[in-house]
Order: sequence, then C-alpha cells, then structure tokens
Amino acid sequence: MKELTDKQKKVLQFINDFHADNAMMPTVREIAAYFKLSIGSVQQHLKALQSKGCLIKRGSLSRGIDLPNRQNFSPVAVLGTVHAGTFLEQVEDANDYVYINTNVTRNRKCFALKVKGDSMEPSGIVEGDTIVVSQGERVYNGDIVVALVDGESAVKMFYKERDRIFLKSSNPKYPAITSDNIEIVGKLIYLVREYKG
Amino acid sequence: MKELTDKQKKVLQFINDFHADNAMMPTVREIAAYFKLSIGSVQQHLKALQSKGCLIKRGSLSRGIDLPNRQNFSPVAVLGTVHAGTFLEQVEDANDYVYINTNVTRNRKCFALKVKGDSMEPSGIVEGDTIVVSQGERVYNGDIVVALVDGESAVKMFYKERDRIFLKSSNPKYPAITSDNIEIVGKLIYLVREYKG
DNA sequence: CAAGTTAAAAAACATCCGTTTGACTTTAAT
DNA sequence: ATTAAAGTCAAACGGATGTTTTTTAACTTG
Repeated sequence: MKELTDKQKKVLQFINDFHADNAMMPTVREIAAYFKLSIGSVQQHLKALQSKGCLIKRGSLSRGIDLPNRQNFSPVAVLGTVHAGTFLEQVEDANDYVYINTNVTRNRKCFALKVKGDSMEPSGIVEGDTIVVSQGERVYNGDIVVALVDGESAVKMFYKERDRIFLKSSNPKYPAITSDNIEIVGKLIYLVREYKG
Repeated sequence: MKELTDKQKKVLQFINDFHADNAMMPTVREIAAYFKLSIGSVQQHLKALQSKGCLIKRGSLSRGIDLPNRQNFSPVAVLGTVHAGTFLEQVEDANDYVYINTNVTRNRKCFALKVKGDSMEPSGIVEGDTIVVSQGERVYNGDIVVALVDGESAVKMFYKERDRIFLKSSNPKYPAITSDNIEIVGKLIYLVREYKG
C-alpha cells in the first residue's frame, strides 16, 4: 500500500468517521462540502485512494464506496442461562442479543449463554459472563464445551478416553462427570464480560 | 410498537440483512427489485414501518433510512501488555484494535490492554484476555483498576483505607501492594476473550 | 528549464433516487 | 353488500448523485 498524501489521509479519515457516525458512506458532494472543495477535486482524491487500495468503489451506486477493512458484526442470540456448577438450563425466547465480529463467528452457527456458578472459575469463566458457542464443531481433549448430560446443559472441559467422554470442571471442588448420555452441543469460541457501575 | 404485517416484517428483515452485508441501507428501488414490487408499493411499506416506529427516515437523502436500534462499534486501541502477576508494561504502537459497542464505551476515553499473568485469575481475568479500560474515572473500593505503581502498570483490585491506597490481587499467592506513588489510570469496563483452534 | 505530480475549479451530462399521485385488486371485517 | 385496510402498479417530477472534460496553478524533480 503506497503512501498517502496529507489531504488523502484527511479525506479517508473523514469517510471513516462519517460512516461510524451515520452508518452510511458520504456522497461525493458531502465530502466536497466538508472540505469546501469542488466535486471534481474530491473525485480525484477518491480515485487516488482507490488506486492505492485504501478505498473500494462499487459501481456507480450512490454512497457506493467501501473501506477494505471494515469491521462487520452479526447478532448472536442469548438463548438462556447455563449453570456452571451443578446443572441447569433455562432456554428462553431470544430477545437478547450480543453482537460479535464476523471475523470471530466466521459463518458458523452460534448462540450465546449467560453463565451462572463457579465450576469454571479457574479457567476465567465466572458468573455473569456471556459465552458464545459454535455448534456442530469437532472437539478435542481440553476444549471447553457446552454439553447436554441427561437432558441438562453445562459448561465443562471435554476429555475423551477409550471412547468414554468425561466432563471436567476446572474448579477442583466439583467432580468429573461421565455418562452414557452426553451430547456435545458446541464449543466455546468467545467470551465477553461487562463491568457495570 | 404496533404489530407488523407479514410483508412489513419481511421488508424490515431485508433492510436489516442488506445493511449488515453492505454497510449501507438499500434504496427504495433496490428493495422493490428484491421483492419484485413497484416503487410506490415499497414506499407504502416504508411509510407503514416508519409510523410504527420500526424505521427512521433522514430527510430525502439517498439511502437515508435508519434502524432505531442499530448497533454501533468504535475502535479501541490495544496499547500494550499489562502483567497481572508482578509488574510490567510495554506500550507499543497502536496497530491493534478491538471494536466495542458504543453502548459500552458511552463516549468515555478508553484503551485496551492484553493481560499476562495469573494474579487476577480468581476474578476471571486470565492470560491472553483483552481488557478495556476507561480513563479518568472515579473508582470505589472493590473496583478492578489499571494503576501505575512507581512507573509500572498492573491490574488490581482497588481499596482505600484512611487515605492510603491498597492494590490487591484476587489470587492469594500475591501480596497486596501499597505505595506513596500510585496513580489510578482507569477502571475496567469490559473484557473479551477469544478461544482459538 | 521541462516534465510530472498534486491540487483545484466550473460546467455539463446522464442516471439514480426519493416523492407523489391516481387507479386497481384482494382480503377481511361489519 | 358495504366498508376499510393492505397491497399493488405505472407514470411522472425534481432534486440528488456519480461521471467526465477542460482549464489553471503550485510544487517538486531531473
């Protein structure tokens, strides 16, 4: 990516800010008005930015410019609460969403859960955390998973030994679980925590 | 918010998806093309959605519709690493960013740090986590803060007793810190963790 | 000095786009 | 049967928007 001139940097910055504020790209004339420039001058700047790879044009659409590394977020439904100590599940209606960068979700089928309990505290998963789970994923020993054991869900570490699945808490005060009726729902891919107050 | 008709729901959904994919709102004609409708019909749907509070129009701008609960994200620079065991700071150039919902940052001045060490593990803060810190904030006993102690930074719990500041690790194997030279940089407001592999 | 780059302006053109109007059909409720 | 609401269409108007061309000027660089 070539060097940008000062003016080009400013124009690019304006486009960035404008999009962050208004959720749409500015028109050529809106850029011109901000910098008190003519339309043609702005067109030249845009062309320069485009040839340097800092800007993408999508045909002749209105507001049809785009930024190469634009961040994209998609809603992931918070389906309920998962108890990380003993077992508990409360699947509610999905009225709550957490927005995750698509670089993280990568088109995988995901959902989110609120954590209760302390069985995974040594792994840094504490009450109130929101965890994002990717469904139908291959899991390996040591992965943190959400599993259904005899119909109830839990967050645990996954281990498989001689075709037998063990679900371990990282908190040593809880024993490992094993059962003939374990279904792995998905694998932890993300965690967010908000400190309020 | 009144009930939406099936068609109105579909139109709203399309607008939502279109914006997520293209970072811009569709034009009336683009909506019409998708649903194989006339322009006027779409206008009517938009008017209905607007009167029901599910859509906002910004004057007569091209692509000038907006969604009431649109999520907005702003970049927060990851300035370096903070050691949560002993002390350590490496402020690098800000080439790394984490994108945080503006509902969380709320116009506050923020930066982010990568965590190393285990001194805050019982509080759910482990190595590799990215923490978001709000600067210049009033802090209270028990808040988790980033502080400068004799010029080096740390993540600790804040306590003040008789005008003396104590910085405690939640991991009991580290002693509490106190010094005449403690500067509170900011308060933890958010934490994200990505599980890779 | 000559040549190339960057910056800028004005004007004109074609299209894109939001808006409005009037008329028609279907469906559901009264 | 009547009424109302939702849904549809076609057409046209005016302003917004992207595009292109030509001209001018300042600043570097060889």
